[in-house]
Amino acid sequence: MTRFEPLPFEPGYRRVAAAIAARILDRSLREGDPLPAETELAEQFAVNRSTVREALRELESADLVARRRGSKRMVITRPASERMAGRFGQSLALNDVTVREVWRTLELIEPSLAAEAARAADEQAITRLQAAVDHFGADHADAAAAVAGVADFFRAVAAATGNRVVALTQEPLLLLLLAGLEIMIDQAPQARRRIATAQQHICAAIRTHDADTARDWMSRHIRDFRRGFEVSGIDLDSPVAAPR
Amino acid sequence: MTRFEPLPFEPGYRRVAAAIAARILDRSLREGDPLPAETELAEQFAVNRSTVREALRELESADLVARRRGSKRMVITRPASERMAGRFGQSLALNDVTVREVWRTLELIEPSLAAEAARAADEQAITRLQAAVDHFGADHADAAAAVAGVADFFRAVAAATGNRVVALTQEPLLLLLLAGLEIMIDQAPQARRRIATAQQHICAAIRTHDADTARDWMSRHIRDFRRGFEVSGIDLDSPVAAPR
DNA sequence: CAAGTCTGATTGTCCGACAATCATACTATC
DNA sequence: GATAGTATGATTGTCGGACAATCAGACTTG
Repeated sequence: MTRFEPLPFEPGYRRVAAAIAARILDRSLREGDPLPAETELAEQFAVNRSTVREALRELESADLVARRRGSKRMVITRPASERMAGRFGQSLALNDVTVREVWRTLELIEPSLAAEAARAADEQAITRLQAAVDHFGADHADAAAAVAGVADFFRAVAAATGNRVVALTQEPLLLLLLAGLEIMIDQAPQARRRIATAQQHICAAIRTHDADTARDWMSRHIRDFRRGFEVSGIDLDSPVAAPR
Repeated sequence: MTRFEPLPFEPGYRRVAAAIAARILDRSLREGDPLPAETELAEQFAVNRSTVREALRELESADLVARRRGSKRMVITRPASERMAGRFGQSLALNDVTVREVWRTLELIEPSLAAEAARAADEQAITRLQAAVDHFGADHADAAAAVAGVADFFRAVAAATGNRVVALTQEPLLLLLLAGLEIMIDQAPQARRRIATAQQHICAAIRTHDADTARDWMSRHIRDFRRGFEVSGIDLDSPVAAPR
């Protein structure tokens, strides 16, 4: 028996959005370029302004266009990867990804990442990294501040690779880890000290461009997080909390 | 001098969208739940239907609501992480990330990932992996088909880890790599054969749960991609093409 | 029970409207 | 000449109403 595909029907607002998005993605519309006014877009596409507006909301949500603060004109923007990383993390959480999966993924990639940082770190990156370590060393009463400190450290390590893709790939995982960490860090009393120790070793290894040591200590560091989770009674197979 | 923050002003369509999104993120609206009709939402929020529609387009674009095919009613959905991964990759590309950065990141994480696959792969995963390898082995005249085959292979490896986070973390990188690969694979005539060989070795190592060999061959495999890029005259420091 | 018919609800799109705000040019003031 | 005030037109956010196309469900008929 012959099977037929369902007839594709795209409503106008989506076709308009797709048409504009295509022009942005192929870069014939570039960042900062102002978008024509809604009435003019409506004329050009030969649709009603309402339809154009719905399309614009779609693009706005995809972060392909935005309005300068306190301005009316929309301009083309390149979607901030940090924001997309956040959304990506959020979607992972909503799909009931478990703490174990996140943790295990970090265990797989972070050591390589630390090793790369040791190879590539320049003076400035090391300074930033050291600052993050020092800042964490000063003890934080506040769990939220401590968690932010952990995030800072990981971001500084990733930044030391000089590779934006590395840093951004890590970002969603970090967001998911941190949500659980905020619970854990107060339950496991030695957590702060153990984290600080690991950070110092990793930082020292990166400073001396000792990739292997950086890898080892990062490996240990991540493994330690699992212990922390277990000690504080978090079920590794429970879904992670959605960030923010 | 005292500084003032700009007065926050949120248009109605955004506040409506945020209100609905919040109910989805805290899971008081759950997947599959039907959304009230537009007119009813307009009544409840005490705004015009046009305003509601703009809010819906925003949610639709964030993949928090969707329409069942051939149906009118909107239902709550959990954002498909695959789609978010695509958006994430897109945003990386629009931020002028270079081929080198993507490639280097893959070089850092894929070997660990292959090793994990070798540890965790079950019978079913191996079957799927073998199928991907066999399918690629049958030569593809079409560059697009060959590229799809490469993607299939990497996805099968990631799936073999049994860890969704691993698979999804890899996804944006894969999309960015593939865009360049489609150019490369026709320029470098031995590319197909070299890829096939590497796939076979990796697959065999995973099948025998030989993590070290899997890691090594994957490492070689990724390094080979760089050679392919160089041979085919792609500048590693040029920005990657935006996927799709 | 399957196929046809009817009816109301809902969506996609359009039109027209208006207040609030923004961009800009022009004018007055010191 | 720089600054503050004023006038003008363009643009956005929101509203109300409208209508054809389609969907969901009830009802009828064979």
